[in-house]
Amino acid sequence: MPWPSRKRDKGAVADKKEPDAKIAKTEEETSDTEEEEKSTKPPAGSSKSGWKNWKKTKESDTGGEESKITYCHWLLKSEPESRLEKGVDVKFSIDDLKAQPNQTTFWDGVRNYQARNFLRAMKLGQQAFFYHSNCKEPGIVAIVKIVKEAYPDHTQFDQKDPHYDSTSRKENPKWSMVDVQFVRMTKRFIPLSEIKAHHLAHKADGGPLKNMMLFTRQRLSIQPLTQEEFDFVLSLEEEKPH
DNA sequence: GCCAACGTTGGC
DNA sequence: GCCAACGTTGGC
Repeated sequence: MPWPSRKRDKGAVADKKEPDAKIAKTEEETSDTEEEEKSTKPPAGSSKSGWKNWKKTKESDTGGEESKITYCHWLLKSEPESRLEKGVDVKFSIDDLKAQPNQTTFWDGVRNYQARNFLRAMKLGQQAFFYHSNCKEPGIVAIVKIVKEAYPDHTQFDQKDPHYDSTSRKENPKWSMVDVQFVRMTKRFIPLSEIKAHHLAHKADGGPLKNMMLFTRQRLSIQPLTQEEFDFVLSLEEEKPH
């Protein structure tokens, strides 16, 4: 099964009122039980204890310790250039997001368990980087925020959708999505190459990007960032391009 | 367009 | 439950 990490240009969220107030109302999502084990499995090559620590931290909300990493920001990959998947164009650029009603979209089509679990961990109001992937100039272009927490991704039941999942039941949907809203463009485009250079330097000197998932989980389309990672990347927008 | 990385599938 | 084959992601 594919895990098309990306968004497609179908994501306008029907909504009539003020940007935040209405959408922000979060539906309680029935937590499924079956997939949970599978999905919380650490990815190959990662330290199990590290993963468990992460989980624990998320739940207990105790902070601060070195081994306990809390993620409160995110990075969302989306493809800004046209590409057909089962005959459907999966392009969804930041301009496409800005063109949606309320500049808001649902983030459908995620079909990878780890990415899905990150989606489900997202909290209202949290900020995320909007990242352009699989394109000429990969990198961060904007900041978005979560305006609706995880709820079932309806495209899993749509046979015509490229991300249709015949194994998912309506009574117990496998896949989730969130709603995200445009906040602002970053002050400048922050290219992958530049973030990567910092990541490499930080691996040597222990800087904030040493464990950034963009490089340690390179194919993951929904990624968490620590506060430190988020702040550092954001500080790059003030600098001259390299 | 190439291909490395890596998640998933299925044979055994 | 191992692991080879396969399919997808996504940088370059």
